[in-house]
Amino acid sequence: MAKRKDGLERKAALLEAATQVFAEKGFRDTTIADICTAANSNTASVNYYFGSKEELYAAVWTSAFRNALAKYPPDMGLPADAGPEEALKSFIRSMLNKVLGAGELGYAGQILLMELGQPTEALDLIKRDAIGPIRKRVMRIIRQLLGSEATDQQIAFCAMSVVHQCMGFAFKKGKLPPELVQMDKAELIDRLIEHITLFSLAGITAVKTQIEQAQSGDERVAK
Amino acid sequence: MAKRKDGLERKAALLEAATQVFAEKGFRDTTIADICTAANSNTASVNYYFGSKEELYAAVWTSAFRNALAKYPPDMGLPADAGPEEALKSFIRSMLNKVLGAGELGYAGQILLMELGQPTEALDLIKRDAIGPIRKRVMRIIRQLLGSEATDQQIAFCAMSVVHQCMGFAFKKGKLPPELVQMDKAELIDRLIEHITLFSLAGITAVKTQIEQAQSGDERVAK
Amino acid sequence: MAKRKDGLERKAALLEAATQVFAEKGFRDTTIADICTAANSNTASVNYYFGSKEELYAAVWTSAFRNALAKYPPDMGLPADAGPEEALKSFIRSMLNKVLGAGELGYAGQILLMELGQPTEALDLIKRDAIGPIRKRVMRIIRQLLGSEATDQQIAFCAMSVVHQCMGFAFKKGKLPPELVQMDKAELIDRLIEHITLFSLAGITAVKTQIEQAQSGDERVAK
Amino acid sequence: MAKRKDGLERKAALLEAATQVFAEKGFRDTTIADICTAANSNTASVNYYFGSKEELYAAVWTSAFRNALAKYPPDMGLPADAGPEEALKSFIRSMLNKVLGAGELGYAGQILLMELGQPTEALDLIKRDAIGPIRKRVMRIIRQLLGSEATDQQIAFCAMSVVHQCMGFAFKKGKLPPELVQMDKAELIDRLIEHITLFSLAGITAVKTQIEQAQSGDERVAK
DNA sequence: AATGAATGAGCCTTCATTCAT
DNA sequence: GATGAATGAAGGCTCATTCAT
Repeated sequence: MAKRKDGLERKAALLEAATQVFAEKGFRDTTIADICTAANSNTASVNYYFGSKEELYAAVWTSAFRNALAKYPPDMGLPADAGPEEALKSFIRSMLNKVLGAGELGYAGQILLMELGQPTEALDLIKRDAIGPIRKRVMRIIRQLLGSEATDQQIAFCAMSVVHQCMGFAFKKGKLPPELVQMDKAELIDRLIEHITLFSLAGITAVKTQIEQAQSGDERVAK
Repeated sequence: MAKRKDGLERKAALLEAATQVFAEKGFRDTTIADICTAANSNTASVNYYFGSKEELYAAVWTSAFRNALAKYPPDMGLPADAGPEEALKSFIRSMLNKVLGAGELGYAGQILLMELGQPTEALDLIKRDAIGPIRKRVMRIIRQLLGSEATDQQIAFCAMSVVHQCMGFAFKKGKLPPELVQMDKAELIDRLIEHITLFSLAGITAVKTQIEQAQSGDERVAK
Repeated sequence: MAKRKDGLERKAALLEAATQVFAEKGFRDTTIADICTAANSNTASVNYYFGSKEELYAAVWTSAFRNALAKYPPDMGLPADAGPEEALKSFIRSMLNKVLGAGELGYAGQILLMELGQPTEALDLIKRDAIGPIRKRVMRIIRQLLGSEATDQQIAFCAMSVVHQCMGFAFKKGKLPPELVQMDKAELIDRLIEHITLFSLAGITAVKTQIEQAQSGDERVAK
Repeated sequence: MAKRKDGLERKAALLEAATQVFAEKGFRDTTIADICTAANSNTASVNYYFGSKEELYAAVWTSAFRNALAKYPPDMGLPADAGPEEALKSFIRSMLNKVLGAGELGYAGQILLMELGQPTEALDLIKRDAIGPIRKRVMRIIRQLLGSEATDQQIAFCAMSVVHQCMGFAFKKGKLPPELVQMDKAELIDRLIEHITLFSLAGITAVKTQIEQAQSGDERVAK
């Protein structure tokens, strides 16, 4: 369409098209021709702008993740003095929006999921950088909730319980179970936030109780 | 029972080799040559015995899932008169073993995960058939735990919380977080069963409490 | 044409076609399609039989050189008790035939010449192996002719004079100067053998004389 | 004489860069991007200034040869009354310098050699024009040395012996045989001039003697 | 029945060239 | 006049599949 702009427009169009196509078909099943057709460009343009199919993929991933993070930060709308319960809810809100969120950002979830199944060597670094801070945040929140007596393993288990509940929704839209398909997506996300927060806080509390019981048991034994 | 290398034995060898290679590299990155080499067979054998690469993939998936189901049925070691709490624990044990379990059956988890990311059209039917009964079972268990007042959506949400906690572990070994990598896998599974059961029962109870409160609130309003 | 033989026939046909086309157009300007068309084969066959274009090139080179060496060994028709003059003539005959010789073997010369201009990395070893023995032989013959007082450098210079006289003829047929184009090739080769032998023996003798004079001068000085 | 970077200067820079790169990598392996990068120019400049890659190549060849001819003319430093022996030595000096000479002019030899291996149709004319005078000169010198009884073919053979001895050295530096690599290039050229002159004069004399003997034999037969 | 030989379709990439500015 | 942007054409290579035996 637009021609001779300054090269950035074409590049952006390719990136957007690639994000969609990669999310739909995955890395291997996507051909450069697919992307270029979708972007109304020619088959040489991907290599011209990005160097190679792999580098385009890396660019897509980086961009998708950064966009998602910018739009749905883990402390989304969280007051500074909020307690860990509120922080957890914010975290869950952020994750669910990343995974199920509207528009192009929703692709991040799909791409992430695909990467889990068929990791692309070149992206390990990117993922580590992107996932690291998120992981740290949830660990810290849960540590606050569990108390100082919790072991790293117990924290890790709880973190997984929370994260997996959210990540598991990184499905294609059409694949939701029959009870949920007919819901509006925004409403679905809101309800899921409430559910997962309730469910998880209860779970974490149960783990905390177990820790305390074990400890008081130990103390009694120690006497 | 004849022990000569007849057609069926070849076919089985191909199926086994394909299961491994597909689980390692995914559908696209696996070549027929890879599989045939691993099975000490010739390049034409896949098409000869299975018709095509895709049909072989379907066969692998079916077989892997059926094997996993046979080895780790959802009511694994469950007494007939057990309560829903016991049933839930059995269900969790079954899922975790499918996903993280030892030997060839562990492949089911990897393949399943890959399928989530890049669903193969032809396999939708197989998965629906395989997943249907499992889904029904967990729904029934949770309905028992939540009580008759729970809506389908509430049950579905809780089911997801449980299932996703298990499915999320369908990672490659090397990708586990640092807190867990050094654990023996059998021990890891055992601990996870305990954790997820504890966590989920607490969560489900919280949901049940909420339902009851809402209901008593309604009643009060009705007065 | 011939199909389903045993794979070797096709391979040989490709090798022959490749020898011609590479000799005509050089490595870079030759496309796999060119070769396959010339061999009545399909574009995938080169990779099927040889692995890559480069490996085919290496095979062509090896084969061409081995054939030339087998057909025109450096001691072609040389009696055991022949003197170094006869040996030199045999050597020259062998080189000229390799470079200008009839049939497919003549390609060796062209390919060699092209390699001189645009060396292909992968072939260095092959060339070293092939050229080494030839070089040793001519050095030995010339050492005999020059006498024991000759330095390595003097021998190397004379060897170059002989070899370059022969190698220089590695032209395309149509490129011979007007005085020689109309000659029958076999006769041309015969005459060139006589000429280069006469010319070179005289040159070598002159170098020898120079060495002797220098030496006697040295002796006189020493007195 | 204006010093601003106008069109001609750009063009000259491209020509110089192209001469180097073509000499290093040959026509096919050189990309227009290579040349433009080396000349600090843009990718369109080659086509803009020279029309096409091929035309640039022709320009490079013409320029390189003309430069070499200007710097090392065949009668380099030759007194007007010099005999044919001196003339031959000058000719050899000129050729060796063209082929092995220092600086950019040495490229002529490499390019020439590459052209021998992979002649470019479009350049045939240029080469014929450039080579014609040189060829005439060496033929005339040798005719003087051989005497009036020599046939054109005998002269052509001797000319080839001389020219090929020089042209054969058109190798890359790193490819010289072990006896010569350690020498300083200027010294190597000087020694080669002496060697080839000595060697060739002796060879030519031998041919002359043969002619005279054959003639006296003929005369005797005629009696 | 079973297999090695052979192939056609398609993919990623390169690059000389053209175009709009 | 001069240049960065953009592209069409083609090349090497892979691989699932077919074919002759």
